[in-house]
Amino acid sequence: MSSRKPPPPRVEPPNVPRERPGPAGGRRDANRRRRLAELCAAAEELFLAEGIAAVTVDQIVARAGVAKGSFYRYVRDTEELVATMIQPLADAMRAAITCAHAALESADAAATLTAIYRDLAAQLADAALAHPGLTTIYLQEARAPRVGPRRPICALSDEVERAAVTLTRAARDHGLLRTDYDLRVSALAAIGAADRILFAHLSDEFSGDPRDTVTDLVSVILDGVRSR
Amino acid sequence: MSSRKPPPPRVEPPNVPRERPGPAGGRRDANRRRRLAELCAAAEELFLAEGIAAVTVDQIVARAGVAKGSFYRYVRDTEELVATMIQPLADAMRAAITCAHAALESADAAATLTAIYRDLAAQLADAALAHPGLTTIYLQEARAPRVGPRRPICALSDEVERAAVTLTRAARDHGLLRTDYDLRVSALAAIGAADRILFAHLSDEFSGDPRDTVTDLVSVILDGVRSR
DNA sequence: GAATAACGTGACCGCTTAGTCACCATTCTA
DNA sequence: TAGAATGGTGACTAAGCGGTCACGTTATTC
Repeated sequence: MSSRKPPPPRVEPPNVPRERPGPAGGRRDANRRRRLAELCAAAEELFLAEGIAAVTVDQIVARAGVAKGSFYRYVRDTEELVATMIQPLADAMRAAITCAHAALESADAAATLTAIYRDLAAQLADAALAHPGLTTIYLQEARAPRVGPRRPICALSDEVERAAVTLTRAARDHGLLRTDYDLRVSALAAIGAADRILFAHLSDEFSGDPRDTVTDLVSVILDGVRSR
Repeated sequence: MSSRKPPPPRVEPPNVPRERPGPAGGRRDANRRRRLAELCAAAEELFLAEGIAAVTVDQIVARAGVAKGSFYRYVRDTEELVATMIQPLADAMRAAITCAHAALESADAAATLTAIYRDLAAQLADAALAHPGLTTIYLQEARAPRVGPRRPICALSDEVERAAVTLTRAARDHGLLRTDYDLRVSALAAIGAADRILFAHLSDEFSGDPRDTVTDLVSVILDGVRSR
């Protein structure tokens, strides 16, 4: 992990009181967000070091410096904490994918498709760089069995992969991708390759700008796919 | 998971008594191997369903139908059980890589390199098909933090990736791979892509022969890499 | 064939874990 | 400004966990 430590993510509290939540920006609202951010930051450090399934609530609250009862005031359990903490990354990924779909709607040349894919890869790399810890956890756990506290990450991964397949199919339907190669294989293979390379950058196996690495990689794979 | 359920793997007991192990093929030897195979089979089922870190010794021995004290007679802890159970897959992967290196030594044409890589991919796919449960667990956990019971899987993944980079570098040194593309990026991206596709086959997201899918994928990536 | 190491066992031990709770403090609503 | 909802707490509860143990059985060694 690079030495740059980003600020705790701005997460949306999943459980806000119904009757007297206090005004937006009020003391209660601010305290609630701060506490939740502290819990998320503590959980992130521990999940990176040990893996989600091995981290206990006691470890999280000790690292965050809050009482155990507070943990359960803000989240139902560890799974809900995971769902909460990955929201910023999930939002950024969804934004990148939405952007790519929009660009595809108005694309009209095969060369433009390459640019769209490269831009998508760059935006996903930017999302990763904005949330290096979360992305590392995401990449570590995305293929886990879909049970327990890792489930929100697996669900996000499933969603991203479905979107990638949908995007690739739309490209073919627009006549921008002419290949006999299986669309799902190419979409999932590209994700698998990009994920591994991103993971290498985030764990300092590689140096340099990951944006460059993953956009070049996407071109390489697209060229290979087109040659079929 | 396909309905075909392979027999329990033949694993080598990690802890054999020193003084009176009994003769090879004797009652004790046979019982020891059978018990260990039962523990491995039970663990595999549970690891697939819940993930390694969430499975307890009590669950494993209950599923295997052996007493808890027996568990500790045959393995030190869950980590050693994981190391033991993945040996057949590890051996098969090492054999495939060794084969590819040997083939590379006597290769003399760029087209032969494609054949070597395809053959390697096919052999790794065969290894996966011979051990579908183990491979699925491997693919689920290979990027986990390198602590705790998942460590043997992470170590195997690191070894396989180093070997892939070494193989790619040897190909370039033999003049069989001419590209300006970063060798490590191409090696790890190919593994990342192949792993995702293999995972799709093993979890029945894809039908058809995974050998065909991954060998074609390797060609696609190699073609893309060479075009740089 | 007697002796010895290895095996099989499941209760047990000490500790850990998720989640709750009752009480006091704080914030905000009417 | 009084009252009510919300927050903060850490001891507590009930259950679970890793790992051990002492004893009887079995297999093998000399």
